[in-house]
Amino acid sequence: MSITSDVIRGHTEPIILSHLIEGDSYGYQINKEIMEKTNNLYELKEATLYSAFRRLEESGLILSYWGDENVGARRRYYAITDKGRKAYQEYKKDWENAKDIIDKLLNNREGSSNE
Amino acid sequence: MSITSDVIRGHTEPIILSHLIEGDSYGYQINKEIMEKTNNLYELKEATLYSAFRRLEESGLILSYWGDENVGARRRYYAITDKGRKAYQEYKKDWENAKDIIDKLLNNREGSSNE
DNA sequence: CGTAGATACCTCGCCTGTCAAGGTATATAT
DNA sequence: ATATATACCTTGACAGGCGAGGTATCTACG
Repeated sequence: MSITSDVIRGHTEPIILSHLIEGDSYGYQINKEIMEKTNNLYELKEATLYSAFRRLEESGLILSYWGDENVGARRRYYAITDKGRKAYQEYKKDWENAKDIIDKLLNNREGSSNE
Repeated sequence: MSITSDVIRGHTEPIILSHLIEGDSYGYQINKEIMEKTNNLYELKEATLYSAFRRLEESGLILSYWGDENVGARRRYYAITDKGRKAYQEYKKDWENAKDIIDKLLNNREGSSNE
C-alpha cells in the first residue's frame, strides 16, 4: 500500500529540493512535512533522507549550515542553490515526461488518440 | 533525456504484463513495440527485460513456451496468467496513487485545491 | 565462401538508491 | 531514573537496471 521503494526511487532528491524552494529547512522538519502532506501515505526514511542530502550537497544543489539554536538538539539547515533551482525545474519536466511514457506503456490502447 | 533508470525502476514488470494482456508475445517483439510506442524515447534494455521475465515467471504472473517456428531463430513466447492479470490491475492502481503522491510532493502550493 | 546485419536468446557482475538497524546528544515530563 | 520527543548520523545488506559479453539462425552482398 501507499508507495513502494522502487517507485519512489529517483524522486527523493527532487522532493527535497521542492521543500527547500519554500525556504531553508532541516531534516527532521522536512521529514515531518512530507508525512503530513501525504497523510502518512509516504514516509521518507531517515537513512534515505540523509544520503540524499549528502548527494545533493556534493553536487552543489544545496548547501548546509548549523543553526544557532541554544536550546534543544542542534539542527543542520539546508538551503537550495541556484543550481538546485535549475535542477528542480529539469526534474519536474522529466517527471511530466516520464509520467506520459509510463502511462502510455501501462495502458494498452490509450493515448493513441491522434494517430 | 527521455527517462532515467531510477524512474523506470519498478515499472518494468507491469509494462511487460500490459503487453502480454493483448496476447502472447516474445522478448524481442515486446522490446520493439515498446520502442515504437514511445517513439524511441524509452528502450527496455535486454538484460533488464530477461531478468524481469524470470522474476515474473518465478512468481507465477506469466508462463513461457517455445514457439514451433521452423525457420529463423527460436522464440520463447510468454503468456500472462490470471494471477498476472490481477497483479497488473493492482499495479495500475498503485501507479495512479504514486503519481498523485509524487505530484503533491513535487509541486509546492498545488493540489491543495480542496483544503 | 566470407562477412555483415537482422533476428532471437541468454548470463555475469557492477552500480546505485533505499532502508533496517544501530548509534549519539539534548530537553522535558513523570 | 526512565521515557519520549527532538535532532543528527553511519554501516551494511539488498534488489533492480544495465553494460558487456556470449550463442545461434537466416538473408544479402560481393
